[in-house]
Amino acid sequence: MRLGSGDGKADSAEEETSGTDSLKVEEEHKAPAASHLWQVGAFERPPYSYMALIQFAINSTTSKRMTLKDIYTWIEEHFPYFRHVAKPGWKNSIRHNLSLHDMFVRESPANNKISYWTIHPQANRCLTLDQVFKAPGSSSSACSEQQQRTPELSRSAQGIPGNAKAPERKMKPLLPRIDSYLIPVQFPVTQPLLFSTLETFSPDLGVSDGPRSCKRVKIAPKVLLETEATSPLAPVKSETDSLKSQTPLGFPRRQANGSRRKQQLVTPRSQEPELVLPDNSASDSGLDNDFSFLEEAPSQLTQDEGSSFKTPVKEKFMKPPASSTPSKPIAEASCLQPWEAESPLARDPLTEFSPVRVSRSAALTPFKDNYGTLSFWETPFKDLPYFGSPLDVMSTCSPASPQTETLETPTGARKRRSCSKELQVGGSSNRSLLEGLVLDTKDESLSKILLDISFSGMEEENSIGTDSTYWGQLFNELR
Amino acid sequence: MRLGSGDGKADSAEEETSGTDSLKVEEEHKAPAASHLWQVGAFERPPYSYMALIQFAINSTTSKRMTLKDIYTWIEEHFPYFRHVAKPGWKNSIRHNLSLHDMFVRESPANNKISYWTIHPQANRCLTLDQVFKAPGSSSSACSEQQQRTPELSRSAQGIPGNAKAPERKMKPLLPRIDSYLIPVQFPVTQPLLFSTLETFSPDLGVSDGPRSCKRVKIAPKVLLETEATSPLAPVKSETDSLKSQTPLGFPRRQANGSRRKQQLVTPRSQEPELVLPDNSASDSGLDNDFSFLEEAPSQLTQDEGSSFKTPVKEKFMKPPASSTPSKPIAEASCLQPWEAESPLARDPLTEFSPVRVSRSAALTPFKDNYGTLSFWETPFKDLPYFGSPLDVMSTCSPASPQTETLETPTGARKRRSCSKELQVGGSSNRSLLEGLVLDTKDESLSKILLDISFSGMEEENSIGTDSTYWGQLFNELR
DNA sequence: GTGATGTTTATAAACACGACT
DNA sequence: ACAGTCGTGTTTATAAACATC
Ligand SMILES: [Mg+2]
Ligand SMILES: [Mg+2]
Repeated sequence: MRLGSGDGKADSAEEETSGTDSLKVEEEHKAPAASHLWQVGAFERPPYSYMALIQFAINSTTSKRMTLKDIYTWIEEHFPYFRHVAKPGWKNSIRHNLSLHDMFVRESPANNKISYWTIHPQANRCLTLDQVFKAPGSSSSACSEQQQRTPELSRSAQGIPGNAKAPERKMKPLLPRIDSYLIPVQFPVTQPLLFSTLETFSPDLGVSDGPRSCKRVKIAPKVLLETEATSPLAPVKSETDSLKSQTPLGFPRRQANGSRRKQQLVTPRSQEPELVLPDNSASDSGLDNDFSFLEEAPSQLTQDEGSSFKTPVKEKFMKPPASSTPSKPIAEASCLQPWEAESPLARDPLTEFSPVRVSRSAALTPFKDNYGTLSFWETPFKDLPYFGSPLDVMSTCSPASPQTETLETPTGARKRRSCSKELQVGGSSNRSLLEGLVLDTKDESLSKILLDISFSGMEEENSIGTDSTYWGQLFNELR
Repeated sequence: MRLGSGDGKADSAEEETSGTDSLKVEEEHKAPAASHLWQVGAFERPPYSYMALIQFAINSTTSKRMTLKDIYTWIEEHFPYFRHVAKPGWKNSIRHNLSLHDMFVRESPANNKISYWTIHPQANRCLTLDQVFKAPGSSSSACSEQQQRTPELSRSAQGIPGNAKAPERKMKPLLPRIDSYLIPVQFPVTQPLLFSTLETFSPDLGVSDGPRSCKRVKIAPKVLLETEATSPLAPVKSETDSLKSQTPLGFPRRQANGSRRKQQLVTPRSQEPELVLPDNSASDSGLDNDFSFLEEAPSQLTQDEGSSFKTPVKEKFMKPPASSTPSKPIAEASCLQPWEAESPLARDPLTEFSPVRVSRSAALTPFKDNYGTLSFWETPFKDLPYFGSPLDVMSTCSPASPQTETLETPTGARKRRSCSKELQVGGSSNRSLLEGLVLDTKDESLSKILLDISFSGMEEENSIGTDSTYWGQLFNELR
C-alpha cells in the first residue's frame, strides 16, 4: 500500500500495517522517475536539516499536507541516504522536528482518522527541493559537500589515534553547517526578478539534468528583522538593531551590542544575499515533480555493524571535561567517517530553512510595555510566541487571498494552504512590495517596506472580522 | 566576585573573568545558610528538569531576573549534584534551555552590558524551589527517588553482562519521568485553600527542617485545555477534547481520538490532582529564602574517570536498530548506575514545569479560519505561537495589575515582572476565579470559568490601548 | 586568541496513547 | 476481554557546531 515499496531493511519495525490510508486519497508523491536529485553522492547525507527536508516533502504536494509515513517515504525516495545509510533513528528525528517546531501543524480531517502534517501558512516559506536543486556539474562555488561518491559507508572501526575513539556513527551527528546551503525563496510566478548581486552565479546552472531547471536561489533565509525602540529593558530577542544600531544616517551598522540574538537575518559575513531565479518556474511545489534517485539498492551496506560500532567513545583522552560546550575530540583528520565529507569550502551565510519569523518591531508597535499588552493573543507561546508584524503576511504565503485555490475539502470549511505560487496579498496591489520584501532583508528598510505595504491595498479597512483579518488587525495596531 | 565560591573543579574553563558584574547590583541569591534542600540524597540529580531549575532560580529573586552566571550559581548552590557530579555539559544544557524555550526572555538594561534572563510574564507559573520542597522525612508516597544517600557516584565500569555495555555515564541521560515530581502552584497569598482530594497527603510534612514550611503541591502542571469546536480541519494541536470527548452529559470522557496532543492537562491516570497548601506561605519567591545544601565538598568525586568511561556502547547486541525510537539496551538490572535510582514507585501524573500554555479554544474564538485571522499578531511563531485565550491571564502572573510592585528600574519604563504573590487579575474581583482555575483543570469547565472571568471585572471595557489591553483584545475577540 | 554567552540542529530516550495483533 | 507490539506524538537531555562579544 505504500508508494515507496517497503525496503524491509533495517526499517522493518517501522513498516506500517494499518490500512487506514488504503484509499490513498492523497495525491502527489508519485515515485520519482529518474532525474536523480542527489545522484552526485547519492547515499550521502543531504546538507539539509530535518526541518528543511520536511518542508520539501510537504510542499511537494498540492494539498500542502502529508502524513508522517508519507514524509518518511518522500525523504527516502529523494535521499537514498535515509533509506540505506541512516540509522532508523532518523525517523525519530523527523517526528521530533515535527513536534518541536510549531511551524509544523498537525491536522485531522473532521472525522479523525489519519492526521496530516501541514506547514503553518505564516511560516511556510514554500521551500521545495527543486528550488535547491543543484546541477550535477556545478561543483563550483557553492555546494561543496556531496563530492565523495558514495563514501565508504561501511563500518569497521578505523582506530583513531586515541584508541577506539570515533566510534563509527552512521548518522552524521550534527549537520555541520554546510557552507553552501541553498536557500530557496519562492516568488509569485509573475516576474522572475533576477537579482544577482555578485557574480557567484554562473548561468550554466541548467546543465543537463532532469526536465527541471536547476534554480539556485541563495538568500538570507529567516526574516528576523530587529526594529526595537529604545525601551530601557526590552527583550533582547527582538531588539538592538534598527533604531539602535541605526546611525543618524539610517544605516544598519552591524549590530550594536545586543548580540547573540536569535535568527540572524543579515548575512553574517560574505556578500549580499545572492538570488538567482531562472525564468523557468517549474517547481516542485505541485504535481509536476518527478525527482528520483539512484535506486540501485546498495544491497547490504545498511545496518550490519559487525562488532565495533556506535557511540563515539571520545574523551578517553579528555581530561575532566572542561568546557561547558562539548566539542568533538578534534577529529584527528586522516580518518574521516563516511559522513565526514570535510570540505572546508569558503564561508557562507550558512543560511537556514527555518520558518519565516519576525520580531515585533517597536517601530511598528509604539511601545506599550512590550509584553502581553499589544495583543494578549499573541503570547500564548510555548516557545517564542511574540512577534507580530506585517512581515508575516508578506514574506510568507498569505492565506488571505480570496480567490486563491482554496483546497476545499468535501466538508467545506477548510483552511487554505497556499504557497507563494498562488500568493496574492490583499488585492494584487501589494505583490511588488512583497517581492521586494523577500529580497530586501535589511532591517529598517524592511520595516519601512512593511509599513508601506500595510497602508496600501487596504484603503477601505472595512473587513476587520472577515477574511482579511490580517490587515484589519494590522490597521488596528498601527492606528 | 562570584557568590558561590568558585570550585575550580571541572568547571575551571567556565569561570568568568570579565568584570562586568563587579558592582553586583543584583540582589538575592544570598548563599543559602544550612537548611539543605536536597540533603536527602544530596549530590543526587534533582528530579527537576532544567526548565524547572531555571525557573526556580529566576523566581527566587525579587527582580525576577538573573544572569546566566547567577543561574549557574544558584543551581549549583541548591543542588550540589551540578557542582560536584554533573559534567560541565550541564551548563550547556542550561543555555540550551534558555534559548530554546521562549518562556525565557533575555533582557538587557538600556545601556546594555549585562543581560538578564527573565521569564515571560504570561508563561511564568512562578515556580519556586520551596514550593516543591520535600521534607527530609517524608519518604512516603510521592518523592520516590533521592533515597540512595549519595549513591556511589564513582566510575569504574561494572561490566554489564553484555560486555562493555552501559558505558558509565555521569549525567543521567534523561530525567526518567520521576513519578513524584512535585508541581507547585502558586496562589494569591490570601486563602491557603487546602484542597486534598486523596489521603496521599500526610500532614507530617513539616518535619524538622529549615525555617520554611514544606509545601507539597501536586497538581496538573500545564494548563492546556482543549476546547476546539468541530471545525472539519482544525489543527490537532488544540482540539479534540472539550466538545468532542464531552459526552452529552458534559463530562470529559478521556480524549476521543485526537490523541497525542501536546501538553496533557488531565492527569494521565491516578486520581485527581492533589493539592496541599499549608497555611504557611513563606515562599522562595522573594528575599526570604535561605536554602542551602551540604556544602561538605565531597573532595574529588567529580570528573575523575580513570579510563573506562563515557558513551554507552549499547547495541553491540542490538541487531540492526529496528525501532525508530531509540531505546535503552534494557538495563540488565543488578548493575544500576549511580543515577539509576530505579524506584518503580506507583504511577503519577508525572507533571511538568512547562510554561503556562493554553490552546485557542474554538469555543472562545468562533472559528474564522483558525489560522492567522483571529490575530495576525499572534502567529509570528518560531514555535507554536498561536494560542490566545484568557487562560493566559489567569493561570499566570498577570502583568496587568496596576499597583503591583512594578520593579521599576532607574530608567523608569520597565516591564513589570510579577509573581503570583502580587498577582491580581483585573481589579481583585477575579481572584477567586483565578484560584478556581488553577485547581479545576478539566477542559470544558475550565473554558467556562474563563468566559466568566473574562466578562467580569471589565465592565467598562474602556481601556483598549492602555494597560488592560489584554482584556480589551479579549472583548474584541469575543464581541 | 580565549572564554563566556547564545542559538540551532542532531540524536537518543522516556513515555503517552491508540490501533492492531 | 487482554496483553504485547507498533506507529505516532510530545518532551527532555546531551552533544555539538557556530556566532558574537
Ligand atoms: Mg509542531
Ligand atoms: Mg528563550
